[in-house]
Amino acid sequence: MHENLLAYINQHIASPLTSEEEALIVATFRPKKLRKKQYFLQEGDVCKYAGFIVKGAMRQYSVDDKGVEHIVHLFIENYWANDRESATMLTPSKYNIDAWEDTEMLIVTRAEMLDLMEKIPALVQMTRVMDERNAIANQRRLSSTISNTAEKRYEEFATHHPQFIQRFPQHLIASFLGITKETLSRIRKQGTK
Amino acid sequence: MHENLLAYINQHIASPLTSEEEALIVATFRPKKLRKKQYFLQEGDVCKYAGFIVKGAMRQYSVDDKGVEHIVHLFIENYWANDRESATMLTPSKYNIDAWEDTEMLIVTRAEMLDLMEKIPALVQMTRVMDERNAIANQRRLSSTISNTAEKRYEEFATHHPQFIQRFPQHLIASFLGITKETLSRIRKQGTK
DNA sequence: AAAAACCGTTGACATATATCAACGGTTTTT
DNA sequence: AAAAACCGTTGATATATGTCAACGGTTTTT
Repeated sequence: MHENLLAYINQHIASPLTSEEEALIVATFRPKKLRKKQYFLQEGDVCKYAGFIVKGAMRQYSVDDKGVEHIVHLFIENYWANDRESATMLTPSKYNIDAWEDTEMLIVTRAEMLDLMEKIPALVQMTRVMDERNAIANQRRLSSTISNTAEKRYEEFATHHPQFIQRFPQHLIASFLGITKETLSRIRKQGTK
Repeated sequence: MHENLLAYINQHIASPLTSEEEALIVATFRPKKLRKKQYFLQEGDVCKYAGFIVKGAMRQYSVDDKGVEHIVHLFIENYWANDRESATMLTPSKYNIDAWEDTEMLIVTRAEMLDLMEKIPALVQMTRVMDERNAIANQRRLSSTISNTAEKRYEEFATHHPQFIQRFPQHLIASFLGITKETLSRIRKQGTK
């Protein structure tokens, strides 16, 4: 169960974890299983955990006045699910995170993670690498959203993230791209001609 | 000149810098003046410097096939200008960063910054705080772009960032929001009625 | 002082995307 | 096995936003 997490961490740091460090990580991250549709975080709650996805698929979304869901993130294996704003500032989250498939996670509280980072310097490094990648990915997505048409955005997404296309239904992809399912359907139809 | 930077750093860390640390920082960050319209980073170049803005205003933007500029960031005093993707991966940047007003910066190379971070742990902490805030701000912007109409996006921006409204012309704000200047003009007109 | 560039606004019109409703084919729940 | 929920598609229409062109008032450059 924890092997995926350890492998993930080792891939993101310079020199591998010692076995003591690995033991400490295994002892700290707790397994958590979610059934399909089960909430990991619900709007209004403070985000207490960061969760590493070992197996499964999840989504993060807000719900507007009209009850429409807006997908802000999609997660699969080897992704981290949490709401940083809520977790950092201890404010109620504006988002829901739930399981799209039955999912197995490894979770820690923020305090536990900070504690681990003090004891294992490599985790600080890993966090920095992750933040960096995350910042880059967000920048790209933002830039794409501002500059491109829906069609280009879909093409870009489909080429860079084919796993998501296979894993999630079209209406979620559409929402993630900021368009309706009907528009995405028409874009795809047109694209194949 | 460097006081603003030192004050900025001290505001973002737990215990203040020692005078040796301050001296090291002052010795490393070099002043750089840019005249209005002068490039700090030009598309196709690798981003070599991170720059802290002491005085002035800048913008970061891409230019599409049709020659249209898309503003991805606006900067004023106490902001950091750089293209992380290019600086981290050493790839040619897709963006331009230039001075909108005459600007005074303090710049360092990535290597110098990493070196400083090794010698001054507080800077690691500062970077983490900055990354965190940056991630939160990006998340909000992304969420807003996906979920809201242009009108709501403008309202949100205007209430959260009044300094920018005063400092930059409307057509730049419009581009930053991902709409045309004409649309923003009409939104504003309508909003005042 | 004149010329040029810049800026915000407005009108007419074009286009992209959303909305609403309906359908048939799946898959899931009962 | 039947019922319900889910999913993608299509058509008709509405709405938001973009495009193009022009204008007058600034500010900047010559």
